[in-house]
Amino acid sequence: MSREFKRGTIELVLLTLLGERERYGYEIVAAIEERSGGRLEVRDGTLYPVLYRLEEAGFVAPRWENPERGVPRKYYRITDEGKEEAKRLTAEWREFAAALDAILEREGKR
Amino acid sequence: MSREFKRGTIELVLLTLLGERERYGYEIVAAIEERSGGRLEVRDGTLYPVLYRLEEAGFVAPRWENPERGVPRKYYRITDEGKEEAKRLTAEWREFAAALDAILEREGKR
DNA sequence: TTGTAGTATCTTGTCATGCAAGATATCTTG
DNA sequence: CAAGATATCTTGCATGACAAGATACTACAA
Repeated sequence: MSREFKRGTIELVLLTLLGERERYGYEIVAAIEERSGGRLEVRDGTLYPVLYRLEEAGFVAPRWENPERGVPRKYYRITDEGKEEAKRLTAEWREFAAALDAILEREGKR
Repeated sequence: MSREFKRGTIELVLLTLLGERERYGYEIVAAIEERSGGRLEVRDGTLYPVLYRLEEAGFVAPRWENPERGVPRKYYRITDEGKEEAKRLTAEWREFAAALDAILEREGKR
């Protein structure tokens, strides 16, 4: 899978997944792979910086959880601004995909 | 339109357009904008380097045309390898879009 | 009790690529 | 002749995904 296609879509994916419920980083990596049927992979080294960007932009908010047993987890929840952004990005993505399809279209019709 | 979405798709667009018929750079810029309904824009400063990459990879081949009147144009035609690559990239794109849709899906159902 | 594997977060450096900005040259039109 | 359109090309920059590795704790087996 060409890695370049992913550009800019990871934020959209994260906001979508966090829009459903609170999640922590390691969990998100697995969720992406599972939900995409293994077609989409995001490394954790990629994920965390994206989460920091989203946090800095005010789209998500973190919360540490220190369980009695197990490694501490940093849970992220989406903010209201994050929900707005998710909507905006989703619309933008769909428009882009439609625009690209309009170009590939004739190829598909052959 | 988030510029990042375009990443990696320009080669696919070029190979698709050149797969239809021979075209020159300046013409391609206009074709992309027209075919996408103005939703997709590619600058010529972006286009030419992509064409060189495709040429170097053997996916397209250039031909200069010096008309009696008018600025010289460099026409590109697609090669057999280019057609293969176009098919490959198209399939990859569709798979990627499907994978992303699988993640956005629930959002869309709401 | 040691070592190995799993869970979980984080950082650094690198690479690819789209873009802005500008250069160049020719043709057309007023 | 000037201005704008046509057409190609180059340089430098910013962004972001990734590889690779560091850290640290837990769990389990030998």
